[in-house]
Amino acid sequence: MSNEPVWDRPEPPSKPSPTPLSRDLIVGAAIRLADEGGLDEVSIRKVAAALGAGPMRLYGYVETKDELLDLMVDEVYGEITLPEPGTDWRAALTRIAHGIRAAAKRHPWLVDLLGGRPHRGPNSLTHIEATLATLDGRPEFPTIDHVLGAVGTVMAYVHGAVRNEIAEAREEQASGMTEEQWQAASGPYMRKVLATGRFPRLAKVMFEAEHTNAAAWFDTGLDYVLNGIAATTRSPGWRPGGSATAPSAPSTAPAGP
Amino acid sequence: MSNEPVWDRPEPPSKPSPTPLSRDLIVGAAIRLADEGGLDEVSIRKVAAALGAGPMRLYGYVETKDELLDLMVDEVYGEITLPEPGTDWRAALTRIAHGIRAAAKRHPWLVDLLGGRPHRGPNSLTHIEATLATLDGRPEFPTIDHVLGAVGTVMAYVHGAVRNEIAEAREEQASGMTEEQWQAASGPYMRKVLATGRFPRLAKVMFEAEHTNAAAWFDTGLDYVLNGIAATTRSPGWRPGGSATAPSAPSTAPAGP
DNA sequence: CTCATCGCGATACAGTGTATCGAGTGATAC
DNA sequence: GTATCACTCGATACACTGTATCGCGATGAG
Repeated sequence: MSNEPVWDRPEPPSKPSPTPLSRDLIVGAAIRLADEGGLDEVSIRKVAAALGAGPMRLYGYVETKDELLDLMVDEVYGEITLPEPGTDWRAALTRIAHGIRAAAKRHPWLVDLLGGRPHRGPNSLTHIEATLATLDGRPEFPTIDHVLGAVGTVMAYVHGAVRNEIAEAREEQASGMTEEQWQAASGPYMRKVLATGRFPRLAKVMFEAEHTNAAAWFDTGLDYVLNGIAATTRSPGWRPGGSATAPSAPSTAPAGP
Repeated sequence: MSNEPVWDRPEPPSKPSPTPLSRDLIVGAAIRLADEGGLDEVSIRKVAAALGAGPMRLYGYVETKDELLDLMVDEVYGEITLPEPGTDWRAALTRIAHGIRAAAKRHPWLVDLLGGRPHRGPNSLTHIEATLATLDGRPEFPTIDHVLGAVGTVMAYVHGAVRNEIAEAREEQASGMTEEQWQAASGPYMRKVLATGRFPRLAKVMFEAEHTNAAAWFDTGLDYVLNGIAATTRSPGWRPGGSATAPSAPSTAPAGP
């Protein structure tokens, strides 16, 4: 039965490459895959293959795929350099916002995960702790509610703006490589829609508006938000968390950042 | 070979229920499923089954699953009532923001889709056209760039805020039914983390901050943003899209809403 | 009545996350 | 040196997913 010479049989898989694995290695490989091919390049099988391991091996280091995604997000949070304490709060928040935007440009898949679920990894917690710290203790933000309101608002804006920006950039490079005009890339559909004349402002946006500098648009919105915070906190006696502009369905869900 | 009586054989599936299908019926069924069980209850097979049809039948009405998701989003945009023209711009934007938030509370899956890709359905387009219209022509917004900057900022905030709020509400009701304290719901992990003392502001947020009224927090942030827009546009000679607070990586991607 | 058309869904395929479990390895005990 | 144990790994399996293909069967036309 074993007449065949040993060298003809495939090497027993006893130890093909028992690379010592680790959570960090796994997360790193997953991030690399996601950076190259988007989030759906991140599957347990593909990450494992990228590490020369069987799929099931990963489950020794990671409970579930969602946990792996959480770890990826936390890793990216760790990349974001935080402003040193003592910086002017506007400058500090601006730096943080730019840091998040830059991270999302480096890792476009981040926007699919940002805000999708609460981030509680160590880097995420340090990040938000530092963000809160940039406002805490300043006279403009006397209570933690003031701090939370401002930080939550800026973060909400940043998340939404970055997500929109990345989504459009993605679609732009998906349909028609580097077409500079939105309508050209979007094909005849938008042209037909606009031709109906029922969307005059949309038409204006596409034909007249400035479409070249996403970073500047981001900063414009960020300035709006920061100006609003500065202006509002300047009003004496103002308190956050209780001033509803219009009645809205009450809810018991907390709205932390 | 055919000795068995006919009534013992299952009825030939000639015409079990050839319900006349339509895109609207499909989208409606998909929305119902998503409302009840979240987005991953929406699969081609399940939607088809809910309509008493075979899976492949749907592909006569819908090109791909992503298109179905787009149609769902557009349908929800159609539910959002728009302010009548002529309303004060702050009130109008506030109503629109509340409309989106209310829609997201009715259809929590919406936040997983909002901003994930550009929305170009008819309802989405009328929605944004109307939103632009609330600002277009006002003296505070002399150019379409001013309009776009303000609308884009408000939308970015709304998307981000709603997404964060829904994500937290989801997780709250997932882990520990109706636990009123974040830290209690999140189990011993957060308690341990906070016990290290390295996150004093986070601890303050969880122990001292107001956690009861998500709607009020949403309005607080919205007021920040609207105040910022009002304050900024009041400055003479200010122009949007070009004022970068700090240098940032330039980009060629447009940043429309 | 016959033929053609076409809508429908059964089947198939490649992929997913993950539970189970058997094999084989290393370390440990004598 | 040998025997045993524990444990790690990955092959296999299962229930799903989105979607391409294709053959059946009913329906409409002549």
